[in-house]
Amino acid sequence: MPAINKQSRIPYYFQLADTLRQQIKDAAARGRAMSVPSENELADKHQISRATVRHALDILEREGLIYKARGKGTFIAKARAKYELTWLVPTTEDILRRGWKPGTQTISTQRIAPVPSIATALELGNGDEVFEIHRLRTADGEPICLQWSYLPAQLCPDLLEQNLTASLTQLLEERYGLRLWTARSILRARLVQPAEAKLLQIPRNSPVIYIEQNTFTPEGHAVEFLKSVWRSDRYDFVVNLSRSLTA
Amino acid sequence: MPAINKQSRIPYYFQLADTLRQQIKDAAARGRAMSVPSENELADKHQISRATVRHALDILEREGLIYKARGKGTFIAKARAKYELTWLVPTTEDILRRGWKPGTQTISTQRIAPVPSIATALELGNGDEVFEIHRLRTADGEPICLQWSYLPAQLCPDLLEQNLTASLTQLLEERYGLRLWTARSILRARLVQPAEAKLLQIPRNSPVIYIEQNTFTPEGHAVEFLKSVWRSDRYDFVVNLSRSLTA
DNA sequence: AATGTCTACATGTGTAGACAAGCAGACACC
DNA sequence: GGTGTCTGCTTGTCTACACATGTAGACATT
Repeated sequence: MPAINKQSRIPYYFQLADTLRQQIKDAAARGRAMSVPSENELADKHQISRATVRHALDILEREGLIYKARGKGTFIAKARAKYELTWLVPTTEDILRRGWKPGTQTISTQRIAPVPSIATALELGNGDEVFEIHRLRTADGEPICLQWSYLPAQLCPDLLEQNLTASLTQLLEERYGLRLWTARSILRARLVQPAEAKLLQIPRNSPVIYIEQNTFTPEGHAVEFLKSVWRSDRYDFVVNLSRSLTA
Repeated sequence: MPAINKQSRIPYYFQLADTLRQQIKDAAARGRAMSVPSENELADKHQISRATVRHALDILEREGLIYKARGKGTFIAKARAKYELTWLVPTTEDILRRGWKPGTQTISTQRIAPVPSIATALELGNGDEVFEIHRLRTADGEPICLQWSYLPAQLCPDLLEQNLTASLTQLLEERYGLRLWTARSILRARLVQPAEAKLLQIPRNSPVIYIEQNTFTPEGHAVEFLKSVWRSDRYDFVVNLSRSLTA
């Protein structure tokens, strides 16, 4: 069974990466040890060039699934949380991955002139307005976090007429062509405020995680400014880190 | 002035990436707009093949410095905190990058039998012992965080006889050949404990960030388990996120 | 027993060239 | 004016090959 379909318009390197990814996943599920064939073996086996094989392996290495050792070969990294990477993950999807049922309750929406700090964060000029969307996110019915999203009104007209209880990320991409590509988050601990405590259904003076996040398109334009307050008794933040590849 | 030194044993693609990185940084500092020449131009100019140019540009793209548009060209991403990436950064280095003077105060060290959770995290068997290193880290003389490091005694004999006020990461790499390659952190907010508050010089009941971090070698072996408690009034956590490349 | 050398094989780096596919501007045509 | 089409640029994918460099084992030498 040739894993590479040469008729497909999907690039060979992508097909190969996908095939190997699946094999690694399956092997891990069965508890079997599986090694990665050498680059030449893979090239011979699938009748593609070694450069193409290396392209596929590059991708898997970046994902942390494999590692290479010069002179020795390519090996499967020990099974970790490899499939939960440090990528930009929409809240809805993140809750789903943790095996919970996501829910959303819209608390308020309005079109306003932004305060200076938010105008700066969104690179807006005088007179530009923003939508503020204040929502409560739940997992299995239990409150998880409060979010305040700020989006330039110009970029997404009619946003407030849309269904805001579904994934905002998906809505922005599909209706407005806004691809959320990179983000920069600042994170700190603080005490919950009384009004927040009530909505989150936690005691007063509970510690919470407070996050401010700027999100950008591939071209580097600011799309969203997001403030959020997270319960810390129910929700841990997991970060996977790696050494710089260029160091 | 040819940017590529063909006599050097440093790979061309690495030299080119470094040159471009510097040019982008300089241009940003001067507030100038600078575009990236086409791949063929770069290949001609430096007398190297297009494949090598692409290798260099790949690296810069992964770092978020540039982005490519098929049919149009390669462009510089808007200036962000591009140089503070989401990599695994040792505490000492992180404090330096923020422009502070790092300091370390060793509170206690001991060789102990680990509690089960730590033994599991470090993949230890019965009878294996660990070093516990409890330190207070400071920036510009002010307490920043408390750390408890746990390391398998087998991997780094004589560790407690070394100078522990310098960078532990550097010590592990240079003396014991242990390369800290990937890490998985779990992060939550909690209230500071009285003893911790005293050491950190913050009020009782202050919220703090609590982190547990597992660190691994490239082969996926556990090297270090680190618990830490961070002041949240002085230290923000910054995370840069990006979309998966394969999505 | 320790050391050096050779060999086979692995990944790392680099070349030259080919064709595909997306974009934008010029241009002719209706 | 509006619409296609052509052309020349860009990046994307892929091949076939060459040589460098690191690893490990077999083997001979000391």
